[in-house]
Order: sequence, then C-alpha cells, then structure tokens
Amino acid sequence: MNLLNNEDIRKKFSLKCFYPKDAIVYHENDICDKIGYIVKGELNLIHFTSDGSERILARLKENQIFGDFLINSQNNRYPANLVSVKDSEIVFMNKETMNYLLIQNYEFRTFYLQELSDKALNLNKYNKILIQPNLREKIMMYLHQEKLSINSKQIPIKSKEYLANYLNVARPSLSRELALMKKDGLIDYDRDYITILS
Amino acid sequence: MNLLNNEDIRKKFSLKCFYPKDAIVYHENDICDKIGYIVKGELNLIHFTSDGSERILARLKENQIFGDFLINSQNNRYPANLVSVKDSEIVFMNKETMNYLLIQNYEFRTFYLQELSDKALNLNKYNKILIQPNLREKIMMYLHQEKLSINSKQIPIKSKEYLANYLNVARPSLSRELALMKKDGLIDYDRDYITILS
DNA sequence: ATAAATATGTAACATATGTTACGGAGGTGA
DNA sequence: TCACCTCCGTAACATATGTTACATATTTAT
Repeated sequence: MNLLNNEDIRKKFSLKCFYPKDAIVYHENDICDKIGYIVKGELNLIHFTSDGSERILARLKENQIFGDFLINSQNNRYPANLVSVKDSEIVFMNKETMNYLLIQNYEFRTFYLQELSDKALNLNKYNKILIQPNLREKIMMYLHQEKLSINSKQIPIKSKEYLANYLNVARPSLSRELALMKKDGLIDYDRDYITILS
Repeated sequence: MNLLNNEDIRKKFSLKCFYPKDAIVYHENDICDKIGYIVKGELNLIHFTSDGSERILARLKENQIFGDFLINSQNNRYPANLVSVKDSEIVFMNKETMNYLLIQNYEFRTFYLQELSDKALNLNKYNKILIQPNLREKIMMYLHQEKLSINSKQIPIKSKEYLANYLNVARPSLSRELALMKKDGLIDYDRDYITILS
C-alpha cells in the first residue's frame, strides 16, 4: 500500500529529502521528533559491533514508515544507525501532524497501527529464533515460521550467506548443520530452496 | 498509570476474567480479537522448547495491555503461550470499541501508542543483546543499556541466575565470564550489583 | 566468450559455551 | 542454633560453533 496515493496524507508530509547510498539518515542516539516514509529506496537499522562488523536490526523498504516506535515512546532516541543502503527518497511529518492524521484519517490510522504491529511481531519472531539454544533449533524455528508464512514446506532462500547472517551464525557453521540435517532426513536443500521433510 | 481510573475507559472494558496461577490465558496460535488489560497479577509470554524447558519472551505486569500487537496485524495469532504466573484479574475490550476509544479518547490513545512503542523498543533492546557475537559483548551490551536507563554505573541485579536466563546463557558460563571480566578490570561485582569500571 | 567477482561446500583446527558435579555462602523458618 | 533451601563460584570435561583456508560452482561484467 502506498500512503501517498491519498491526497490528504501526501500533503501532510511536508519535508522531502534525498539520501545517497550509504548515507546515515539518523545516528545512534539521535532524537526522533518526526516520522519518515520511504518513497523510494531502502533503509537498514544497523548496529556496529566493537570489532567493526555490522549487524542488521531491521530492513525498511519502500512504502514503509520509520520513527513510529520512537516518537510516542518514553525513550525517543534511535537505538542504532539508520543507513540508506540505496539512493533513497524520504518524506517526513512532525508529531503533531501525525497525531492529527491518526484521529482524522482512517486510512492513515489503519496503516500506522498495522505497521507498528507488524514490525513488533517481526521483532518477536526474530527473538524466537535467536533464543533457540542451538543452531539446529534456530534453523528449524526459521523454517517453521516461513512455512506458516508462505504455507509451503519449500522455503525459498536468498542465499546461504544471507540466511547465515540473519540467523546470526557463521556461514560454514550453517553449511555444516544443513548438511547434518539433510543426512538426518529432516530437510533437503539446494542453492535456492530448503525443503522441510519431517 | 492506571487506565481504569478514567471512567469512560473503564466502562468500555466490558469483560472481566480471573485466572489462577499457571492458567493459560491464550495458547500459541490462538486468534486475538480483543485486547486485555491486567488489573491485577502478572502474565508471561512463554515459548516451550522441544526439550521441555521454557523461555520467557515477555513479562506483562499490572496496568499493562496485551493483544495490542496482534489485533491490528495481518497475522493475529498468538506467537506463544500467554500464562498467568500469579492469580490475575484481566479485563477485555473488543476491537471496535478499541478503535472508537483510539479516536475519541486522548488518554487512551496516548496510553495505547506508548505501550505499543515501549514494548517494541524493549524487543529491540533485547535483540541487540542477543545478536552480540559472544557472551562478553552480551554482558557489556546489557550493562550499557542498564547504565543508560538508570543513569548509574552500578547496575543492580536480581540474581546471577536470573541474569543468565535473560542473557540466554548457562549460569556457570555467566559466572566464568564475569570472573574473567573482573580479572580484566572491566567490571566489579558482588551478589547484588555489577559495577562498570571502564 | 572470457575474466572477475561472488557464493558454496568442506575440512582441520581453535575457541567459546554448555554440562555436570560439588562445596561453600547466605538467608529463612522451626 | 540448627536444618534446610537457594544462590553462587569453580573445575573438569563434552560439545557446539567460529575461524581460516581452499577448491568448485555460479553469476556478473566486460
């Protein structure tokens, strides 16, 4: 759904900004006093670890909003760096306007609440993966969630490397465990899919 | 803040239920079609692992609402079991009433949005701990977050066991790492506190 | 079509964390 | 004061995961 198709809503996004690839839209700890809407591009919420590597906490794509968690919270500081990973076009709206729309505009209200909810549920989903006690159970939890989501036992994967990153494990560790699970008859897999057998 | 102090809001919570200790309020996968408010007691969102142990995904205390993530989401099924860990008194409100209040009642709207936001930020905070690559960094991230939250370098802990559980590691592993960190001059600790030195 | 870049599987090895066990410390109630 | 219980530190050992390296496979760019 594209929020800007609605004339009333579009008019309220009064500030338009462009960010080139790799620009930092917000730094960790910056104060959030408005919400943004991604017209074009992609933003990632990235935490930089002490050893220089980075972990992606969230991926935000076109037609998604951000700042929604922060703007109504007690603690309204960005928990990590918000980085534009493609050339991006963003529009902004301040808190007062947002609250006005929330009351007055059904479409905005629905969109806003659903975004907030979906993102929170995604965080919860991710937590459920991360708290698994070992890699096999992390993988199983991931596959289970995907199965429910797409209603198929054949789970498409972008790449093994991408999946390893998402599961927060080293790529060779993932390869090894997948091989073991295949040997145990739990799954089958190729370059593009993992299939649940059990 | 106690939502029920507001007469208009209290009247809308039309269903009142009592749950004894250990009762399951919602099972994993149950559909959510109303929001609940905890008048008295405590609920935990618990995921049962395959080996019979349990992981607490969220703790909900008095004057908190639940179901708020789910009711406006595409996927409105409970992601885990919601268990009453004390004798609890809960009141419920259906979705239509909730949407009405969201528009009409400033106090409710503020409370609702803030609850949603705070809970999502907590999930995000917890994620930031879990994605740390090793135990020492998990501990440091936890201490850092607590330091920001209470504005002190002396972090009170309920118990080592409780902390180990929260960090999702075995208790002796936590003990070992804390001892090493103390030896390295990063922290000091006793039974009740961990103090950040660096 | 070819070269370069990226993704993948696998193995050997290093390291971190889990498991189990046990004794001591401290709190609590009889 | 004593017995009991829970929490904690620690050690030895088992196991899981990370690290590094390298050979292939696949995709992308020229």
